[in-house]
Amino acid sequence: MNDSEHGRRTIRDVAKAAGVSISTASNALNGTGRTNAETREKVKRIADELGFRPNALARGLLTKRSHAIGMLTNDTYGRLTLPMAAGVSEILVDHGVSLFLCATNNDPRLAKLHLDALLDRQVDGIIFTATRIDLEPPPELLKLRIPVIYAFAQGPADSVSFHPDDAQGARIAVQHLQALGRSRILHITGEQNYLAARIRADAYRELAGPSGRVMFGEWSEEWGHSAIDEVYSQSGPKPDAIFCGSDEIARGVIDALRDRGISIPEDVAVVGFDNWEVVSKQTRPPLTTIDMELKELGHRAGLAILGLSRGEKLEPGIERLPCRLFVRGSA
Amino acid sequence: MNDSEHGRRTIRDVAKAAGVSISTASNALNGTGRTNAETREKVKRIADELGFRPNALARGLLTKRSHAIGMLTNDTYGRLTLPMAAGVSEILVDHGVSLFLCATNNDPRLAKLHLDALLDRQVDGIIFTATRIDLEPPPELLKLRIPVIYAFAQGPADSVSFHPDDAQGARIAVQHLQALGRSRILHITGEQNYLAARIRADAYRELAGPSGRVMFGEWSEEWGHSAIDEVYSQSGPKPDAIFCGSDEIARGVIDALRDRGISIPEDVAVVGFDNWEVVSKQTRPPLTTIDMELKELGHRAGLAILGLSRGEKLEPGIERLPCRLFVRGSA
DNA sequence: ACTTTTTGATAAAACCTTTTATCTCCTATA
DNA sequence: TATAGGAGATAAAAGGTTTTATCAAAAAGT
Repeated sequence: MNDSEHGRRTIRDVAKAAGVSISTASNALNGTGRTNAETREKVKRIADELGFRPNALARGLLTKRSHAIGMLTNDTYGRLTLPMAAGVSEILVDHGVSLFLCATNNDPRLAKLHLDALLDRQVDGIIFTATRIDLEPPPELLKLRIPVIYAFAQGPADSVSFHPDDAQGARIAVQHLQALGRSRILHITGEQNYLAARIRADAYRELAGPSGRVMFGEWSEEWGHSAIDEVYSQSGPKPDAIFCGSDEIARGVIDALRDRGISIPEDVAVVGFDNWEVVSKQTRPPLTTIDMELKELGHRAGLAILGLSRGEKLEPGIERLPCRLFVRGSA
Repeated sequence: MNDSEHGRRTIRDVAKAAGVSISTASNALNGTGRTNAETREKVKRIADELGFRPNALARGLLTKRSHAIGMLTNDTYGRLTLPMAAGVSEILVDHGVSLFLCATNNDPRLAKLHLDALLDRQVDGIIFTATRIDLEPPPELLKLRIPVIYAFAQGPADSVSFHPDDAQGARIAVQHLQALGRSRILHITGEQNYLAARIRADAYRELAGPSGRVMFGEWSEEWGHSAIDEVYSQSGPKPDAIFCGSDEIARGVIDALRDRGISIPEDVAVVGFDNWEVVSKQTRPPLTTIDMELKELGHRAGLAILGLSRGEKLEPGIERLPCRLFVRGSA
């Protein structure tokens, strides 16, 4: 009689076993409509015994809410993306929402493919993340009927974006060095065509004043090395502190300084950026650095997309989340 | 008349616009049933013009195939997981299948939560990945009615698992060193309670013979450092090559050797493991290392889960995928 | 000319829920 | 006592698609 073991239990099975109609079962389980407390408990108990779980596809089809959101990212090996994704997921799972991960490899064709698939699945919203805050999102993203959040990326004017507060991050780095009594602070950072690099450099300049010097280069350890070579092969005053644009650069800087017999932090204090622990904890001395709190950024993005998908209105614009200073040995 | 702009186009809209029934439209679009070539083209053209895309929820509800699979992983910041996920995704997207990413943080409660959500969404299969090949999967995973693939993790006896071939990886590392004429090869690796570490160590011992020596420790740069300190503070013959269990260890080893004025690869050749480019490319000299081809492993896992979800049978057991040697400067 | 096939199209059922509108029965009110 | 109102339950519709069974018309066979 029971159409038992060949598939999942449906609400039919629950209703039949409880001796009520399907609608009553549904109402009892969801607390909607009017139901007698007694039958409600009974239905719930039986559903539990049967291990009933509602089919999300059917539910989504009817309610127009799939309780799934898509995350579109342009990188694959991302040390930036993954912490954010973890943060997003952490928030979503508590609200019964699942996450589709779509890596586009910076390929527009792939981006379109993924985006179409997400729309076909009726996702309630999309989070777009990137490896740099000034990367253009795929154009299709701009005219969707579902909400979109930009995390570590910049959307159009009326959209909601979350960025780390690069300027504030740079400021607390420089202020920390100044509080240590350093006055000849150098800034060695990555490529100038990265907006984040320019923002940080500007913030640095404001605090460092006329004695400040910014060296743009690459986001690599090697650049840290050769930057130091450059500085120390020239004549003129030497820095007593260096603020680096990334932990990798900082590591190159520290290695190069040590090669020259310069002791850290006594002779030169060094501050990094990223708090990428696999680097920052392994340098000698361990790196004092700025953490962008990417997981928290993911949390915020997750909460935002949840809100939007429920129809709430959000202030458009770029919200900048504060960075945090991690003091270790290098400064 | 057209219920135009407030929602997506449905197959109804297509049928109406083409002047045919819903069933005909469906048959025409899917190439099922019997349809006149002419009407078929017409329907397709109109569907295209209208930008019709079928609702995946409705389709999945009926066909019992959601064209989505779930990836359950125990880590968050995974440099192991993410390349695999990228590989999986790359395969799936070409088959119109999407990927749910679920990070469990090693929390059983979270694992259960995610797993239930995946089942509610009627995923066609699940890929379980972990940060180490000998991690126990959550017990709920063992008795599902849907197919499960274990990637970089080990399932029960009758399941399908994919691992990197650690033994072969260790062999090509040692053989490469031996081909360079090195005979006193040392193996510095990570924690002994990792199965992968033991497998590699065993393979190493077979080739290195009685002169071989294995030093277990931690998976950190620091351990590479202190291992070298230990070796060189003892008397006795010194190695002319070192095979390291990870790139991070190798980096610590190289730094420590350089501190002692030992030149690489002339005096001591060093081979790493992982080919984690952010480390291997940045050491000086750049690291010769073993790549586990994690993306390829993801490809294989993706293909496997696709096959299983279509009802194909797969040989159970652990399939070991070959590693590859990347020769750079250190050996 | 009549039956049998074949072709092309369609109505309707099914998938599993939620929700709206109805319906019955009971209690309270005038 | 008649009526209004409320509580509790349910039938039925809806959501968008695929698929099975049915049907009509045209083509082929005798």
